[in-house]
Amino acid sequence: MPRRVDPDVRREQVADAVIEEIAAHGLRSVTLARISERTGLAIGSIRHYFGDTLREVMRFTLNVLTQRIGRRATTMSDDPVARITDVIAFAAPTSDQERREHIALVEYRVMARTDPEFAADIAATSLQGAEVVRSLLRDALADRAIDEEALRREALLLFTLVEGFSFGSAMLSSPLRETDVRDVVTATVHRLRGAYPPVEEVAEDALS
Amino acid sequence: MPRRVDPDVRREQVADAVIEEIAAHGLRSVTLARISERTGLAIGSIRHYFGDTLREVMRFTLNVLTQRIGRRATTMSDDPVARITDVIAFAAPTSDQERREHIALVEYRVMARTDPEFAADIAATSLQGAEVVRSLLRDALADRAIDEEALRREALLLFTLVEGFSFGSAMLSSPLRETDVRDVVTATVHRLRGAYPPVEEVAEDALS
DNA sequence: ACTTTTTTGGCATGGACGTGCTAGAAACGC
DNA sequence: GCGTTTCTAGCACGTCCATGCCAAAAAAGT
Repeated sequence: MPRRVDPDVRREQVADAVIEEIAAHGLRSVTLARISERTGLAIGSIRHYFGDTLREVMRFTLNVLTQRIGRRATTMSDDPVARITDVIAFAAPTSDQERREHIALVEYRVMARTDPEFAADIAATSLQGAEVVRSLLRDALADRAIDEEALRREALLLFTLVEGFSFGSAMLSSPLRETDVRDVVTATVHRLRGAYPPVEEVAEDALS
Repeated sequence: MPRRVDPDVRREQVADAVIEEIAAHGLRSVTLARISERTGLAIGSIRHYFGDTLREVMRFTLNVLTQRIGRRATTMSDDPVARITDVIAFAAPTSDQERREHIALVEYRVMARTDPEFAADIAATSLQGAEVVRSLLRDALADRAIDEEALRREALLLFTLVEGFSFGSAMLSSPLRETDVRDVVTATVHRLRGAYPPVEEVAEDALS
């Protein structure tokens, strides 16, 4: 038996095994036996770190996922339009590791629809995401005349793109092209901006 | 025992029970025992109609889903823009029955990601959907000058909206507002059209 | 040196479930 | 009326899995 292990490191190792299993075979296929195979740890050993139950393993793993993905989404450009594009591009990652994590999160979301205990965690994440999008959109339209109702609808558009790229990409066997995603989003946001007059023009119109 | 039953009707009854179970508790919760509870038929009786296996039940149900949803998506307006809006609005239905069916399809899609046998059926459906979107987009842009590459990208935008509304709506406990969905799509398509000059203007530009 | 904590490990049990297979009743066809 | 088909039904068994619980070895603390 080796010297002392950092329990957090061990838990993260187990979470990674769960993520890999989900990405490879779906969330339904996650069992202690399969985690054991992937980690090389015995079932009893795994259980030791998670209050003895598979459910705790699953909860911890969801927590790891949301934190990793949330952390990733905060490293962004200064330009508001570019930041929106970054956020949406994050929803359709291209690196293997990130893809696996995103796929796992989609699978968790589907499960959480019918499991109240996980639903709360997922809902909190969704609210955060929606708030980020809305906030970014406000920044991007700071120089435009737009009422709250229209802002809400435009936020829905962007959020739907996040959802669409997230789900669509997770369901594919290979990643979407990042340039495609960025081009689509950039064009959409520019057209969106173009639909609302700059604030200065509105003032000039009132004068004339 | 009643008189002769129409086997197709019986099978459809079972499929409906599966759909309800999926919508209520997720696809992972579908078992012969639960189908039995929902239909009032004994397990042996259910199996009789499906070659004895649950898997056949699941396959048949997927078939029912794709046919129902595909049939629904063909009753559309004449105006190409309105037709695109209709298709995308179908992805986020508001009636209880349609919602259940769409939710069930989303759950099947997630399962099919890691089950080759179902993947083929789902892939065929996705290809069809993408082709419908592309074709509608061509119609809507028939009077516009657009190259194939841009058309592909715009189709990706629309298809992503379909995916986004489909997944997003399925994950919610109550439906999106149809007017919101339609407003978002209509605005997006109009802006999209506005990004490409009419064919006549292009010809005039060439003359001058 | 002894006690406590940490880590690895796994037995035993019960539950859930799918499936191979069988049986009987009723409808139908000849 | 008899044989065939259809339909309803469920037993028995094997597989898979989570979980309550226990044990031993090694590290760490006193």
